[in-house]
Amino acid sequence: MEMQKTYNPKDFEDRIYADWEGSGAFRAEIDENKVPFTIMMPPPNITGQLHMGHALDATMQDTLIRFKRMQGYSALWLPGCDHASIATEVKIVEKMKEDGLTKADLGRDGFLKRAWDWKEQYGNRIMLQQRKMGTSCDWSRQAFTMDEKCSKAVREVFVNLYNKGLIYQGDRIINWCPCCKTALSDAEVEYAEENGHFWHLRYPASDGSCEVVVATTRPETMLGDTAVAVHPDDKRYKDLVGKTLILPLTGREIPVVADEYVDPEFGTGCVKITPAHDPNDFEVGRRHDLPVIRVMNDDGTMNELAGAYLGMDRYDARKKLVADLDAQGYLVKIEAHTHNVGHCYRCHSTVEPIVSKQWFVKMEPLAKPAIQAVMKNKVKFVPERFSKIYYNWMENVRDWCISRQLWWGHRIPVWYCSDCGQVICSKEDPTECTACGSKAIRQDEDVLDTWFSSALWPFSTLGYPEETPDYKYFYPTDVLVTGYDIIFFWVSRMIFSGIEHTGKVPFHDVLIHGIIRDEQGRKMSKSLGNGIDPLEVIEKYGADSLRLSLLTGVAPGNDTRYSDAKVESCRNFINKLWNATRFVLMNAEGKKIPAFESIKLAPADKWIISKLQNCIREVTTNLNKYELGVASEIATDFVWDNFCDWYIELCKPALYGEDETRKSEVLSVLCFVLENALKLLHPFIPFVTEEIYSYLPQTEGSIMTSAFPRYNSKLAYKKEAKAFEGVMGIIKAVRAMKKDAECPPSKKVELYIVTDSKRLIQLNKDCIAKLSGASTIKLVESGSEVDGKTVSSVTEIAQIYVPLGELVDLEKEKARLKAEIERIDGEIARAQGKLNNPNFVNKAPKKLVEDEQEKVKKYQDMKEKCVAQLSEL
RNA sequence: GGAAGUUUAGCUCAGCUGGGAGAGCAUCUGCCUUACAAGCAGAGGGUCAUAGGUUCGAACCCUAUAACUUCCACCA
Repeated sequence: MEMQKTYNPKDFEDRIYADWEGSGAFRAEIDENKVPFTIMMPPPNITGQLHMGHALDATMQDTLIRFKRMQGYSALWLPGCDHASIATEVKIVEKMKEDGLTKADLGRDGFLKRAWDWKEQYGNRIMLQQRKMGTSCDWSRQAFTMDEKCSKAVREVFVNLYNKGLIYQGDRIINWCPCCKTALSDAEVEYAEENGHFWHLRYPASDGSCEVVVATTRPETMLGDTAVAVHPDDKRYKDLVGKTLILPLTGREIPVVADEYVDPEFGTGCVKITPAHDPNDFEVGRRHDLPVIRVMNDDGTMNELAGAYLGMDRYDARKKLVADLDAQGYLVKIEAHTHNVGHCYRCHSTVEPIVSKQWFVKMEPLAKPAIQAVMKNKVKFVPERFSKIYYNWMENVRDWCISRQLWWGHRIPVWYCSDCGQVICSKEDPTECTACGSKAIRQDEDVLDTWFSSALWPFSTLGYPEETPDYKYFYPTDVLVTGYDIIFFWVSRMIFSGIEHTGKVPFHDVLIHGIIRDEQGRKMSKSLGNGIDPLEVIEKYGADSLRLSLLTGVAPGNDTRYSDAKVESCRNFINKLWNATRFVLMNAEGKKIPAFESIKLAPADKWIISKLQNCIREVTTNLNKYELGVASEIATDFVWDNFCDWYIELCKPALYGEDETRKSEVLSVLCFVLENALKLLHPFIPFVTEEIYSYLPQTEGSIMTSAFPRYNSKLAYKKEAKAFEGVMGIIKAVRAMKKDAECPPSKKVELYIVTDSKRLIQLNKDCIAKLSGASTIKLVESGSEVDGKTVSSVTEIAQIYVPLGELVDLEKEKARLKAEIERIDGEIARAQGKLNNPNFVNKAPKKLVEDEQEKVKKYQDMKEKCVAQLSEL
């Protein structure tokens, strides 16, 4: 089959993916003769479509899993989606609004039906997008956080935690989103600086003896004040403690209490205490046994305890209330004040800290072993610095609010008996009260935080709590690949959940990557409209180019910028690879190619094979270290620089020559190196390497299931490669000389070479001539044997003279030689300087000292030759 | 208020456990050399943020400083 002149990914990417999938090669088999290697795909939310972050995530994981699969591991990459409780529900409600519908109109069942339809539609879309990226995941094991398997694990875990007393229900201050009308966990609140106000209010003493001034950023909450607190050591207010104040507008009497929480330096040193609407006040209230008066409804309007403000929105109430306070003389002043305000991470409304009855996970007993696991290296963060961020969070974590007042999600497996009040927490749906046998039981209305189920992902997807073959073979998983933005939400919760429920850490390594920014370094976001759709990039450049561009030159954990230029240069590389293959195939056509193992190798062959071995070793070690960017760079550099720009050119004299044996040997090496290079590149650019692989005469089957190249020390040829670089040095020198003399590259010149490496030059005469544009090469004993005006140059292994007649400019020649001598002098001075330092000679490694000594010798030799050449002029 | 990161060529970034500063893009010069102009050859360009320190030797380790970015935190 004829290859097209240029690389055109559209011709084959879809076909190849279909072939892979059809072949069943993505499926991981339980094979006791193999070592398992497992990656759990961070399940994308079913809310939307793939963005660049997913593309990066997928590329990194796919690269690793393909590498391991080729190395002979039983490689499982398990895909799936997350139901994304609140995020999805918000989207569905928005969509319903367009149709003029509300949740209440549909009822719980009707709403859930819509949600499942949504899941079907968007879940499928995501899977199509992942296929476009080339993801080699095991679709047969695909999971969904709300499927039967995962739901069963959720039940199991909830009930176990409940029975251990690690899940409890209670009235606590939680973050309430009045828009989504649900509680949120601490992690789900995003704080942003806002310009607000400080309202200073006057609260008179009941006995009329005095008054205090308190300040607040949320004046409407004063309706729920149940005390004013001062610091116990604050002399100013010593007499006030124990007295009561009249709460303005309400006339309610509230006590003055003394509490350490108050900072006497801040403001007036008096704090209004609103236990129902502030976490600190709640704690103060508990210490002093204060009543909790909640004045706000779930939707952010004021309730009946707000008196005259009943039914008003919180901000309208605020305005009216401030006006009223002012009118009655209670408002002292208003100060400008910037402060941190919490917002819902899904709908961005301002959250209200509010007292509410919710379910919580007790974190302290879970956090401790999770911290230990990282400290003892059972889980390693890559890069390591992220473990600090993890510790910082884990050590200060508060109890986790897991109930959500939503419908889309895992319903809390708790039932209440209407007759006896019994609370039943059960893995199976109960039909009657376990205490009184009454049939009048009803399930808790709430669902669980979406991260409650995600936290179980590494094992729920494998069948936990059943000891399934999958679970036994593939768990614990090996590496988790994800962005630093969800370390708290997800990574830490998986770690403590894994330890608690399976007794094992869920993965050994956590490979953290950064986010993809736009060309100007801004975060990609919907509001800025600067997001880039991976599918559009794939459409334009192909999936391989996108993949390579996302990996190359990126260090783990660092953010990276997307740019078309980068993708384009990766596309260019692939085109280069494509054409190199075309070159090899054109020359190989119709020829018998001997097995690589059976042929005699020329110096250039040994050089490229040596470079290949080096490349194999470097790519492998860097992939094992998760240095994907370094690994891809090494592989692409090898192909472009060593293989294409040098070796292929070096092969041309033989390929265009008469010696059929040599011709077939060269082809054998070309095919061998190309095949290995393709395999090294396959994890990064799977499509094109698969396509090209199929064209190679000596290959069969899929490259995906072929063996990853292994370093072979017998093929390292270190000495030979080093020697051959002397030949390359001559070629480079001649090219530079011609350029310098403004001799057109196409003009053939005569080379006269003085060298000790006569045999090496003889062996590579044709190559030198071809690559440097020479007609003849003559070995001479000295430059004086060369007639006419010449340009000359000194390399590490030779002195070169090129008679260029009229093109030779003597003055320029002299200047060039002088400059060269100056450069060499610099080198000698540098090396000699080191060697003159006794501390260096005594303390530095021997090898290093020897190297420097050798360099001095080499440069002195070169200098002598330059000086001689200069005097010849 | 705590913590982390970044600072290297005009731009975007690599530089792994300290041992002669790299790539891509851009720029300049010359080439359509029959695999590739999505290319080839040659070249220029850096006080590795600043100031100290450790070391025979520092882009790399330590201490300060500056600028930018991000995360966390209960200041009413």
